[in-house]
Amino acid sequence: MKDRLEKLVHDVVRHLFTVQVIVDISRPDPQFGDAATNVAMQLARELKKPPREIAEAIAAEIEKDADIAKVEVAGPGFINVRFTDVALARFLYHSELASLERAGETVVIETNNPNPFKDLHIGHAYNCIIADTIANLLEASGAETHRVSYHGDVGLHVGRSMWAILKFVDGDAAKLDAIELKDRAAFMSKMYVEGAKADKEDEKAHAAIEALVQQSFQPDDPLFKHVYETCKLWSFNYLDTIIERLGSRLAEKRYLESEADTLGVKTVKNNIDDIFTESKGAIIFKGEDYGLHTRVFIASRGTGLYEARDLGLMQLKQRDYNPDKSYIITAEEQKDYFNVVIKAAELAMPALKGITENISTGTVKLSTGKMSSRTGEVLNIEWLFAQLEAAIKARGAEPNEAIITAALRYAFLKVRIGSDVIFDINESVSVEGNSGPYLQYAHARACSILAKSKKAPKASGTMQFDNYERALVLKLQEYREVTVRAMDELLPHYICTYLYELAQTFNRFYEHSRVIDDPREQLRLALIAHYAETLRHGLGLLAIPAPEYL
RNA sequence: GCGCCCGUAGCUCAGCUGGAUAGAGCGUUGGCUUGCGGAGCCAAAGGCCACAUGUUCGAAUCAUGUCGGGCGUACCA
Repeated sequence: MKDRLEKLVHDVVRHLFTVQVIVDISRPDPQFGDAATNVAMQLARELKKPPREIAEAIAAEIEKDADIAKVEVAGPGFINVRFTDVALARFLYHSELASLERAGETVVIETNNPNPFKDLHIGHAYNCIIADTIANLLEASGAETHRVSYHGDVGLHVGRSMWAILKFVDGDAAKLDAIELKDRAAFMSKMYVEGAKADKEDEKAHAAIEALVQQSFQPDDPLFKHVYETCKLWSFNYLDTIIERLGSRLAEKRYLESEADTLGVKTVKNNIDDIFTESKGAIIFKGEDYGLHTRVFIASRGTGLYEARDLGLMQLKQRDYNPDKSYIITAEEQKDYFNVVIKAAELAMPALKGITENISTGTVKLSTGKMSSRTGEVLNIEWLFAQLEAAIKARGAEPNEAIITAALRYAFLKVRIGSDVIFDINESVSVEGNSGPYLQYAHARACSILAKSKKAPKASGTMQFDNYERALVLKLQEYREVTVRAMDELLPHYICTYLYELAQTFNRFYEHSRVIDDPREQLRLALIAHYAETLRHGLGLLAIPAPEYL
């Protein structure tokens, strides 16, 4: 509908004034009409005519179109358009929910990157949900989308954990078998804390941990290797269960820092003097030459750092997928870091220029003062799930996975990516207001009406809409452009905002419109069916479950 | 110091590719209700869109500066 009007106005302007314009069609306040354009004001200067005069001329022409019921010139020169009901009704049949702007592209996206051996916190959940949803948007826009993950399986944190675990095992790896599945995450978390504490406080332990860090790169001790592999697997299995609880999809491939390291270090070493330089025993990239920070890629002790590993990872992705774009979603404090790495990569591997893109997010904070202000407090993910369950119980409902997923995902996704999320647990599970559970309810209610009616939805082409029906149809029509925008900018919050507005529009309609046993039953059922389908599709993009019954 | 991000209603946020009286939710106050899922609907109160200057027919939106907050800035990831 919008596309059609855009083209119509464009053609009319070209015909009347022999100039080209970029036509912008906006959705004005309903009192003005269904669509509006400001082309007359844009053209006023160029044509040296009063904007209203131009608007009148354009209005007179487009009014002839069969789909347009009324055209008005208003204010300084806006052209307000009202479509015919017949044209709007046609939309109910011919709506396309999918869009394929990225057809033919191949993209890779890191959808979850927690390190094994450590526990998961709220920030991991946030990153995982944002990345998963961006992946959905990429996929929905037609891209061949590969979800991958990347994990730190070597380094200091591994040394710390392994020190404590090996101490626990005390030479007998069978001791690990006694730890039940449900206790493993807590066990691992405890071991890390213990190792980290010893590393800082105990000289002897510190030295031992140093050795274990080296071991993590080149495991040659059989006991170390066995325990390491066992616990790493525990971590990944646990991670998978959490990802599923978050409603996200698992990655199809897991990359490890150990494999990226070798390749990355080699790349850096091959480019010493032209791109990288030696300084104080380390190998660095002088980002300052490009207005960026200077960063160390290979430490003076000779081991590759995160920077070098990322260069390796880029090549692994290239080898496996040969993507057009590769997305990495991180918290904003890594933004400058990635600018440096991406610049270095571009110089060292010119073929990869423009492929990797870092999308940076804000951080999650709890709204309840006590918890959020406690500095250094890590909000464990199990704790978070427990809080959500408790909050649902507190409002007198029975918690289930669908509601928990909806509450969490929606709370994270409704805020524009980049700004911080102040997470209010009670608000997120509330069924009143702008929340995931509210939209689930809205969907279930629509399904319930459809199920209850004995008639079939049917929108007749000649039907006239009443005001509430019309407002709903108009809002439904907006869905396509909203999703296109969300996919284009990779910003899921547009969808959240829209779905909530849609539900509000529906409620207004429903409040005033009897459906069952009304003469307009079939038409209204058609609107409701369309509404339910739109909600389901939109929630689907956000990976929020939309059950028919709650 | 330098760089990046942010500052919209009491709180949490949309709006930012410049357009008509700046919108939601929560909270507050008042109304609607024998009805299809009222978890709703209607209404009121609440804003110098941090401040200043500039560009423009037109600025919350763009530019510059100021103030306030966050983050980054060589061997963590």
